[in-house]
Amino acid sequence: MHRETETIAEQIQSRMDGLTRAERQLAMSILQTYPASGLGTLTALASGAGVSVPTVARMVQKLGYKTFPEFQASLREELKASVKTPIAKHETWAEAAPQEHILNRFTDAVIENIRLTLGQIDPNAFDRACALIGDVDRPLYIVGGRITHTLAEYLYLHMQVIRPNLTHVRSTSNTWPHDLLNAKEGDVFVVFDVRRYENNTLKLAEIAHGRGAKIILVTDQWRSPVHQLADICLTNRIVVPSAWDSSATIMLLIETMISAIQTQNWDRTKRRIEDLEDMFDQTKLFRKFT
Amino acid sequence: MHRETETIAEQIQSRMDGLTRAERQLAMSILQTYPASGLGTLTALASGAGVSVPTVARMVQKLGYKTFPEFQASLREELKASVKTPIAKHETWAEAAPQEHILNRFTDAVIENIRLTLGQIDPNAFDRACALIGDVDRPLYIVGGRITHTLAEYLYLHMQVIRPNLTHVRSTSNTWPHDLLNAKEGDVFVVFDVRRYENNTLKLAEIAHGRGAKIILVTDQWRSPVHQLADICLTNRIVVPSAWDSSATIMLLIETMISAIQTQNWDRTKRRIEDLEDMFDQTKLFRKFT
DNA sequence: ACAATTGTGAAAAATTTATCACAATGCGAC
DNA sequence: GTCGCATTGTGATAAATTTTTCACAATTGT
Repeated sequence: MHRETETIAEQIQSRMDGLTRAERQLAMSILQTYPASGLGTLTALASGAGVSVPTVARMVQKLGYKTFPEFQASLREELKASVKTPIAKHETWAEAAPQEHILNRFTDAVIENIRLTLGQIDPNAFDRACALIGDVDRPLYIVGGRITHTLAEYLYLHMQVIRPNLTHVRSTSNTWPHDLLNAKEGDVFVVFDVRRYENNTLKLAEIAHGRGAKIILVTDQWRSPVHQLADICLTNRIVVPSAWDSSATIMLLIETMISAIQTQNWDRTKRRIEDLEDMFDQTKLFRKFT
Repeated sequence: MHRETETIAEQIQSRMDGLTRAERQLAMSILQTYPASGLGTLTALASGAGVSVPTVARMVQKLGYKTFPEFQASLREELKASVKTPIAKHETWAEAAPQEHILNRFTDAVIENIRLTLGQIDPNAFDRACALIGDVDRPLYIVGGRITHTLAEYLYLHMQVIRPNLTHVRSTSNTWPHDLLNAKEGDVFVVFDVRRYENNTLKLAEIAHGRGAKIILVTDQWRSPVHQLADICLTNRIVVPSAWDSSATIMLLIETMISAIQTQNWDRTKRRIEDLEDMFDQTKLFRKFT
């Protein structure tokens, strides 16, 4: 029994950065339906991942296994170790609608995205990101692109209540260089960039990086080129039955971060919320309870 | 040979009585560490169960599989399906983090919100809403408030690709009356209003309603006062362990609508996407490939 | 244009599977 | 006890499949 604590999935994930394109493709495929996909034949795994047979063979050896069957044996050991209970049936989400209704199909996809995203996120990276974003001594810049600026703004609006000294930058606006005038070493940039990755966002990140700022990147599974500059990279699954990608998982991640940061700095946050309420009362922006 | 409902384990158990000594021994061994033990080699399974190779081969055929690999393939399919059942199996979402970590607690809450929201949504109302929003003959107004304008804009940006003749209105801007100058009977308003409900949004909805426009309201479980004016009301669960409410469910709903509408009008949408791609190419806004 | 990566097609090696005839075993009936 | 019968194991072997490894071509990124 070689590996006491680390599962093969974790082992693959931790090596993900050092992998090349085809290897990463293969890794993704293995993790996608783990561990079932790894328990078929080598050939099936290769074609399922869309890579060649030698690529699989090479990868398996890179992972430290002498042969593919040996690799499979490890997978089976892991599977054996996990105490398995009978499988509950899949439930329909909108029970009033048939399984094939888009409401159910789309929700299925999003839940699956959430599962995969959370499954591969590093809690330490997440915690570090929250600590950086919640650090009032570091000016905060939140950057989004053509679509993602809506997500960026969502984060911005909430962070605005939690802490001072932050800026919402739209990389699609040609005025963003002005926003970076004061950016300096140690500042924190939260950058949203999902496909199709935007040139402006990359350039902005390069400048920020050049000035020594910390970059936290929120991207998709194919990872924006910004990730090479990023200190922390949070990747999301975004594939759904639609012509566009889904931001629901990213929204979940953003809100979880807000929740975590607000808890870190609860005293200050609470005071600021109270002040805000007072001002709202005076402006009569909201209705009094109904 | 596909069994829709019965797992192989159940199938074996139901046959247990009619089995002979060696077969029962084998069956027990398979069920003992199911399904891992069945995914090794035939020989290993035989010796692990303490029976001979031909016994295993005979048994597999008795179960209705032509070959042993075929039997294994079925086991793998089952395994694959069990991993895809997220609710049942996953006690924790981010397995690398403890159950009490905010990543897991928050995700639990959001999944529960999704379940409740989808459970009470009326698919017909949803379909009618999609039909109205996708109807190009009806000018479309998308309205959001202080926070929700980010969601409104997200919907707006995607609808913009699908159809012409739409407007994004921010009820917090004091210029919104200008946007309503042309609003007339039969126009469609999608109004986002979650607590705390905003006076401006209500006033805006009242004016739109007074002019005979259709109002589709996206709100929370306590329902914005706008619901009295709304033709269709889509309510979401939004409670999470945070000082703020969650928009993740609303995001899911929006994206599902986009997907449904895009499918309704696929021909036109496809053309518009292609045109858009051309223009992007010319402006070099996005990176080529990867 | 170069270097690194990846794919192709093939063939050899290794393993696994399927099946055979026959021997051994167990078990109930007489 | 032993006969008859069904079940199971043995050991061997052929067939089928899978794995491993080539050399070289194609592709990709720099």
